[in-house]
Amino acid sequence: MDIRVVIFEDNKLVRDALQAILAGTQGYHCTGVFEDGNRWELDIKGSEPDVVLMDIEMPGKSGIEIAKYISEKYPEVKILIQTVFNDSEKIFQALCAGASGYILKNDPPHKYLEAINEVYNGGAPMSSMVAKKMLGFFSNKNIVLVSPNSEDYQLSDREKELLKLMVEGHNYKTIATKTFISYETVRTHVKHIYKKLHVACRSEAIQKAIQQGLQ
Amino acid sequence: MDIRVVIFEDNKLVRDALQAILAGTQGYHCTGVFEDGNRWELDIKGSEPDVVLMDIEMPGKSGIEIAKYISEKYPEVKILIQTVFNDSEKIFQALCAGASGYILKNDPPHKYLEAINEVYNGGAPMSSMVAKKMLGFFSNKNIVLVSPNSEDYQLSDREKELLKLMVEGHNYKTIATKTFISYETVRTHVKHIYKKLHVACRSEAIQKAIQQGLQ
DNA sequence: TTTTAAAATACCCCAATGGGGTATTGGATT
DNA sequence: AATCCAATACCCCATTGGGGTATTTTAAAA
Repeated sequence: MDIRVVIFEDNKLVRDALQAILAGTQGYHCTGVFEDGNRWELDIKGSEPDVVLMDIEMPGKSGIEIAKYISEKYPEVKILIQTVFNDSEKIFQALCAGASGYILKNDPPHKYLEAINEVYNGGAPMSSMVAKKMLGFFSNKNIVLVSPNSEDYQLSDREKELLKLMVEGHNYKTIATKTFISYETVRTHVKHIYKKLHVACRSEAIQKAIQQGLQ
Repeated sequence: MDIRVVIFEDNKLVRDALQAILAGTQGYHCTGVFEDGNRWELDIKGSEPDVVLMDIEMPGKSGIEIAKYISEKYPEVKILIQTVFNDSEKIFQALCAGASGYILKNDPPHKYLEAINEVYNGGAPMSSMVAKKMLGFFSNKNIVLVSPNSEDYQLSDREKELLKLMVEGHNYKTIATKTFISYETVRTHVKHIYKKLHVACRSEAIQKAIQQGLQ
């Protein structure tokens, strides 16, 4: 059975080259080629890939985002991210995108095929340069990870609105002015927000809001 | 020129085996074998390694700690961490320890030699299993916070003491009682702490203190 | 050695914040 | 009809944070 491969790649030359390689190799079957991820859900549904070859530098939605969406909605689909990895910051984001493997853009075709085969069989191919960059990014850094428990704090719309204003740095008085309610009402809402978020002060609430993406 | 290799490994059998392999292979020279990291600084100074082969499961100080110390004090020394990686939590710590590569304990000898050679030449060997575990640790975690900086906030001893009491949950009054100084003096110190830490409230200061390990 | 800088101590004022209440009103659910 | 909840609003008071000023001691620099 052939490995069904889908390509997301904005550069037409690279796209065509990859498609040609897959077409010319036994065991691989390219079921879709897309130049951006704007219709990713339709694209995935229509092409039913085993492996997605994802470029992370694309116009519009970045490949990292698309990879995240795909791995959340279709966890059985393996994602192989290809990148130039010159930006050290992107490494970290890419790591969190839920990809199964990473490959360098200037790796030779046979490396691509190997990597596709490896992720398909449950492996985690990672070219040596990627591993090196990754280690460099983490070395001696004392990083603190915050994984979002994705709790539902059941904030009302009004509470979310006020929390957003707090995140933006406004104090009670200006929030009151902006929302056309009294200072005391703002305080009442904030108290409720704190209780629901299980926090005891402004900055904790703000951090939780940002981490959970409650903005 | 031979690659100077130093071994940290608590298991005598493994230790001797590794030493024997290195002794029997051209291009490698084992300049030190140690069963724990208690005298790591002396050990490193005396053996002048190019590459350190570090076991992370050791009695006393863990290999992760030792790796951190070595990579901070002797950044030119490459560190190759060997592990069984059954504990998913350790992956992250190991990542931050500043190692140049990771190898599995049940990898065959020739893999060890390859990996040593690779780190010596600036590479980042990482066995496929390690890469897989690593990716699994990060995948779909939506990790947000990366606060390294390890800045030196230049807190005085007294300020560190008061910050610790704040971390422990005491308020100004009890801190004043505990330290035999006045309430107002506690407040003065706290103000200074906030300025030095670049924070605006208690909980931010506490978080920063914990993250930076200022306790 | 004098000067300067800092750390540690202490107090002032006042605004902002947090926690505890109570209360009314208007929808939504039961 | 009764009940619950969100949104509104006010009360009191303790705690916290930011802005000062000031003295003493100790350490470093000129």
